[in-house]
Amino acid sequence: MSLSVADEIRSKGRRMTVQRRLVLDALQRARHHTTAEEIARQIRARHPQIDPSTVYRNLEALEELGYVTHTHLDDRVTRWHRADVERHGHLVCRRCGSEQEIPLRTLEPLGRRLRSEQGFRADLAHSAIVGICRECAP
Amino acid sequence: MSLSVADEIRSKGRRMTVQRRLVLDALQRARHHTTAEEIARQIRARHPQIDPSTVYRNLEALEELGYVTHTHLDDRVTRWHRADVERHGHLVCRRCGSEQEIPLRTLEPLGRRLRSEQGFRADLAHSAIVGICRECAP
DNA sequence: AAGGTTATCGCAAGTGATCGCAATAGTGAG
DNA sequence: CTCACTATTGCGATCACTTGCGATAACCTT
Repeated sequence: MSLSVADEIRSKGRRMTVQRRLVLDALQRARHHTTAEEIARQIRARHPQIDPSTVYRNLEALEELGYVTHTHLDDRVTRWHRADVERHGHLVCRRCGSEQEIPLRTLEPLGRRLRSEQGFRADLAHSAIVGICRECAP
Repeated sequence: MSLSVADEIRSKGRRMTVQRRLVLDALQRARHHTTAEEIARQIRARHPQIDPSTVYRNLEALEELGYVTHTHLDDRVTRWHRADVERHGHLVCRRCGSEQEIPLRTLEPLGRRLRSEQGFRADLAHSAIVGICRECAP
């Protein structure tokens, strides 16, 4: 399985380096949203010579290649995950910071509307929806 | 008008400083979304001793006080504007970077749904919706 | 197995935004 | 007007990346 990913990558004119493999493996291990910093930390525990910027560049490259995606919650760090995990939306509370996942199905009617009215193909899982959660409501 | 703002601010236990006034004025002049950097640049042209961090902190304070709001367009930049301008949503294309405004009305059905199903009061104007625009669609 | 092309890497420096902290200055009370 | 209180400021450091660049090493060809 891992072998075929390497071949796919090569067939697109990119290269399979040990650094890229390590980033891919770290994403595989992390079941959900991780941060670039966390991935870098894990990799550098065993391979201290690998630079954080290499991790950032690989995440970007792997995203271009279609293996990973990123999401923005409401803080300033980017969350990364494998592209094949089930996509879902996020609600984050601006008061208490709590976050909850919601099925993409809930967001689909809006997606269809933007598609038909504006010709815009929205990626509604890309950014969290911020607001006030039930517990924090006045 | 500015005078009463100062009094309002004071009545909430905050202070009206020259720095705060300058940020307020800059937002008044900018009719639409500006960036903190642009505001800082304008202010520092005349008052070089005012630190950019002061501008950032004042935007935050003025947001807490209800005079300004911010919106996230693409992944990284924050746009600031007076709280009394008409709110609207944004669609931004991840391919070409184009952005278009859409009436909040379009997003309202989703807002109502999140409210009734999750008790979540979404601020759908806060983050742009990213996706692929009509022109860039494959 | 060797060689050439060039994607990728490590390092150092840069960017926009945020934070900790001591010094400063609005503000209400007297 | 003076004073004490504390919100706010400027500065330096830090965060979360991003970028430029020369060196390295995948990869394809022969």
